[in-house]
Amino acid sequence: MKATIKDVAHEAKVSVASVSRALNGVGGVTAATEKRVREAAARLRYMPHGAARSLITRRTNTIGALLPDLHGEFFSELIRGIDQQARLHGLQLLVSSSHDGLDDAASALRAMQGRVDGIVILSPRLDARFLKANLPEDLPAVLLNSPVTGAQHAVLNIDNFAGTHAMVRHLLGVGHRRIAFIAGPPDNYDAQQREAGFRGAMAELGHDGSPVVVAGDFSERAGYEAGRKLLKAKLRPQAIFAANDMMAVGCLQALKDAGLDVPQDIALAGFDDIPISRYVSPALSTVRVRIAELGRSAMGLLSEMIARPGTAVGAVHLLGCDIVVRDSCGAHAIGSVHR
Amino acid sequence: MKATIKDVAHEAKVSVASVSRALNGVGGVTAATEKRVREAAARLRYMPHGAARSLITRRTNTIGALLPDLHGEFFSELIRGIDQQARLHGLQLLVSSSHDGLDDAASALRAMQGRVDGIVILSPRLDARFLKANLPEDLPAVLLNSPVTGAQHAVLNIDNFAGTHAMVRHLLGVGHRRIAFIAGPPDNYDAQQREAGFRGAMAELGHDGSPVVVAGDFSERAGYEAGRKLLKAKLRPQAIFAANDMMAVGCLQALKDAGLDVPQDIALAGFDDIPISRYVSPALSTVRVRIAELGRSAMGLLSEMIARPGTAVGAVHLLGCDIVVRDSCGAHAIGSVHR
DNA sequence: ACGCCAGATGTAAACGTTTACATGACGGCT
DNA sequence: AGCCGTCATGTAAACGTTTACATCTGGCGT
Repeated sequence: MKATIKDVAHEAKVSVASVSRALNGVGGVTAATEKRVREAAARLRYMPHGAARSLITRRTNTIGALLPDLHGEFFSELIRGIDQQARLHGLQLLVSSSHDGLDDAASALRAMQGRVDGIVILSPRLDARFLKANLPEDLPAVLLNSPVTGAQHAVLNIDNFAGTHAMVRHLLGVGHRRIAFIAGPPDNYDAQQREAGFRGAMAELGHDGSPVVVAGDFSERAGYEAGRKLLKAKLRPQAIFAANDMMAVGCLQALKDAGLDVPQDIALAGFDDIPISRYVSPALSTVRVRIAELGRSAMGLLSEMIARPGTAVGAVHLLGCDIVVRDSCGAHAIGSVHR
Repeated sequence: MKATIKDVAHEAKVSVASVSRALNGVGGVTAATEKRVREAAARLRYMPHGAARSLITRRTNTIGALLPDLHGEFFSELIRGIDQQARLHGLQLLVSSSHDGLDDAASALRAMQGRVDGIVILSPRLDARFLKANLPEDLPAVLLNSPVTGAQHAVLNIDNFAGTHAMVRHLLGVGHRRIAFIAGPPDNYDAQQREAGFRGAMAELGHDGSPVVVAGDFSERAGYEAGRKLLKAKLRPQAIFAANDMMAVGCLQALKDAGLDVPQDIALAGFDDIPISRYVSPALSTVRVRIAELGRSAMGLLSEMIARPGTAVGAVHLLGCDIVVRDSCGAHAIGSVHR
């Protein structure tokens, strides 16, 4: 059996109250007794029972993270950012990932009840109705990349518009005119924004009123297929902008398989800046999303909400992103070398 | 204020005991009252308080994961595997990553006290003494890639010996004789095993009694430096085997920068099979470690220990790994093409 | 008609903490 | 000398559940 505070009290010959005071350093206790208590606790290997403590203090020092079935770098970077910031505030992290359906998410949410002080939700598929039904309204929550908007929760999104605009501007600046776009899954909020951003930028900056857009789903395979499809067009695009890096990588393979040289024959760009982008050849130009930063910011917002409940944070916050120019977009053919 | 079980009891006009029974489906309650209770609970948006529940049931349905400051794919795959299996058992996951020092780890461990039913620890630096001091002995624990061995906890390791042996055998089989090794950080258990495995395999299978081994630290940069160093030797190795993929990638760059062709002039192999390995050119031959599988197995072991406390699981379990042959080791120069 | 049994329901204790409040001791001030 | 304030310490209530046990109800067998 594990030692409880009572055992320590008995061992140190004081009351449980004094043990609590001594161990929590709240004062109101003699240096001598504090020492006695600490020694007794050490001797018994006493560790306070977290659940019991949170029950009475109504603080768990834990925040929850509700994530969809994510693979790879995005997931780990996000967790990393959240966890870093959480650690800074002395908070732990209760993760629930890989939930696909709404039921999954709902039950994960209930299971977190009473175990977390706040929650970070990344779920492009959850709508306002679901949240209203399953999220206790007094639980601080930060929504990531979510279309939901309401004063209820804070929302933190990637600035997809700024990113696509910057990349389109760059591609045009390098001299490409006919730019094609490979879109992401239609039900994904980021994908929607990136496509809209691309169309907007082309309408605004380009001379092409209705640019070519082919469908995709963020997968490498979809990128490959899209690449083949684009090559079959009568008027081959001068540049291809994929809605994420994975598709750009797939597309790159398609272009190579067709015997084309990138960026000589055709330019290519992606979005996300996953690590792989740096290692394909030619290295992929892309829009950098600082994912860990996204996690950190979310966590920062959340701890703010926890510290000062009732503060309105309903605004939608945007996390900027910048473009990183490597070899695949042809900029270096005319300029400096940059690795 | 959040609704408690008392509120539901009042709303449904029954006692708290009946509410508990109705909601937990343990029987001993009329269908009619169960319905009344469920409706009352739904009306009040009642969700049971996790901490209160675990306090009395002595079950948290949560397992902890204590991880070092890990980047990238390894981290996310591991969590993924653990979480998948945990979900299968209806368990949640309390993550504490990015802790560097021993103090960090110790305080993370205390914070988990009373919040988890078991724990998975990946920490090549923690020794038996630390564990004895900071881990409650009746808390089921699974150690990953740990040199610690004891009946106290289960240990699950990657079979680094089998992996290095297989790769050395393969390289020799392709015809390479002078094989050099880039080692990992000396204080890392996996690194130690891989180096020992390499030396053992060379002594056993090769004709070279004392093969060249240069130092490294698992980083891309260290791989680059090691590559340069190896090229300066009077007798250039025919193949280089890096203790992990990241160093292999760095080394590849060094070889390219020196104007060498891989695998024509020199062969290269890594260890881990991180996603990047497939995307560099030439694609990297490597030893595949099924990381998600590692997480799943650990979690499986753990839930076994939780379900049947007292069962001895002190044995060291090994997770096998197989080699994946791509272009960088020169096998394809003499055989079929394989992507 | 009586008692009994099964099953539904309620009462209250227990889990391990924190903390408001009561108690008691001691020292300094007038 | 008496009083009061300060401060260490103890007692007990509270947090929100689950569950052993007591109580009550109704139906059934004799």
